[in-house]
Amino acid sequence: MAVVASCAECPGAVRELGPCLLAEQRVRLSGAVVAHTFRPHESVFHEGTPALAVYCVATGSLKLFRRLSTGQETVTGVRGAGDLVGLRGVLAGEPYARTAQTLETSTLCAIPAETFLHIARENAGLAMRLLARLARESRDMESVLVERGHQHSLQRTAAFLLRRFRGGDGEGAMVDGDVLTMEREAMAQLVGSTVETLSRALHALVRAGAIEVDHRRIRRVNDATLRRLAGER
Amino acid sequence: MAVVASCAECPGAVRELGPCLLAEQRVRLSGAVVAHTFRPHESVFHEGTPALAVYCVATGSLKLFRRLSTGQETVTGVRGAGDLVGLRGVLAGEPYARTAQTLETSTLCAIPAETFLHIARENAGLAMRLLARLARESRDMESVLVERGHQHSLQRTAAFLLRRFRGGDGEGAMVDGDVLTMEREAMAQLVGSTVETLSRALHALVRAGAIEVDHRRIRRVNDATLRRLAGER
DNA sequence: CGGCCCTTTGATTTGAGTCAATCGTGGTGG
DNA sequence: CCACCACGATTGACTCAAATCAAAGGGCCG
Repeated sequence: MAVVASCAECPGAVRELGPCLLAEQRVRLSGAVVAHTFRPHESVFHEGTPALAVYCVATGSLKLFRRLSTGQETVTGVRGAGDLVGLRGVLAGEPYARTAQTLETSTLCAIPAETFLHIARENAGLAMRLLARLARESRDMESVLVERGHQHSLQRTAAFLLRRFRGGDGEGAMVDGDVLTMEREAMAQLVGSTVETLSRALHALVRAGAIEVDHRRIRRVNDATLRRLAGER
Repeated sequence: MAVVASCAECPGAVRELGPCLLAEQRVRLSGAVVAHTFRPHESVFHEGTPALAVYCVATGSLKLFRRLSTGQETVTGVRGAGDLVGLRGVLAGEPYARTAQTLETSTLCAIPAETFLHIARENAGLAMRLLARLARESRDMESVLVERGHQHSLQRTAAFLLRRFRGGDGEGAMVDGDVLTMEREAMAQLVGSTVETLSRALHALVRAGAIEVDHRRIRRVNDATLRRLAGER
């Protein structure tokens, strides 16, 4: 993991903010940003605490979740290198609604809320870009949560695997060619299920010939079958 | 229902766009906007169709939902007078993700996507305001959908009633003092359940002494009990 | 080699959806 | 004005997916 010298070199800043920033803003941003490396399963911020900063993911990945009164966690999003985290809280001017926790060792840059809002206000291009991004994130999250409510665990598991195998980029891939390696616990949370149910779903997918499972390594065998079981046609 | 002569008098435009608009923009908006009155249960737009306009609700209310492959509808939001509808689709530059359907007779003004985006781009204050609104809507929707996944129908029903009785404003209230009048079908959709299950939940709430039910009129009797059963403490 | 943790498998429970039948109301037409 | 009809609401019986509870396998590390 390389140390990020300035925002000019950070893949995250480049992807989201970079193309829109004026030279002067770029300098200001670099000056205000604080980089920090988190170990796996460390929290970046907790739901309910004031949204003081937007975080820009330089390397690694995190999950965003809510902890319910019953104690269980509901994952509502995953972010990887180049993504912004904590955006909603800062823009809404309200406390974070979710907790952000690293899935692996990750480096993030904290952009103070003040700085972030200032730059966005001065820069129409950036503001429009953020609007588009927020709109897209919102719709994606909605899709996932609606699916959870109405599709069976087998379908959801298949759909999850497809998403992972396809989108090799961001979102903390953990995909190597046709093999996905992942703890059952983490995977169950992302699918929105339990470890036991997930295990049975994977078994069913193996029986159907869609994948092969060897401990925590899952190999993609037959995409067409996977798609069919995921409900795509 | 009064005919809306111009955006200057429209409660919707005033609430969301008004405070930010320059005089020149206000004129331009009034010129581009098309008002139309929809009857109950009419669709304003369908999921999957290109997002050509943002709609501003002048009077009435609508529900936003997705239709699943199985044919059932999942309501993910409700909008009332003063709200904007179709914002996400236009901002994301993608087709609408949901279908918008009136719950009652409603008047909406269609703002062409072009016009809307132009005005937002020229007006930093408006853009920031939209960012805040989108962030808040996104978080609210997330709350509802997460609740649906992890709370029992009784809790959800109680929480729904509380929300309705409290927020007497927007969202197509249908609340008169302590009495809420609503068809079971519509209510079940908003709670994210079925008519039968909802009926049983209401019955349970009656037994608990939280409410009284007389046909489709529901009277609030004991808020504390309602809150307790909703999971608030 | 032994212990521990992750995973799998099995048995049981349960919440809610579905199907089906009844009830009550409100509206309509005779 | 009353009887009847139709539709929404309620209640009951049944089914089912998935959570939960419980126990047994299998690697991996000390």
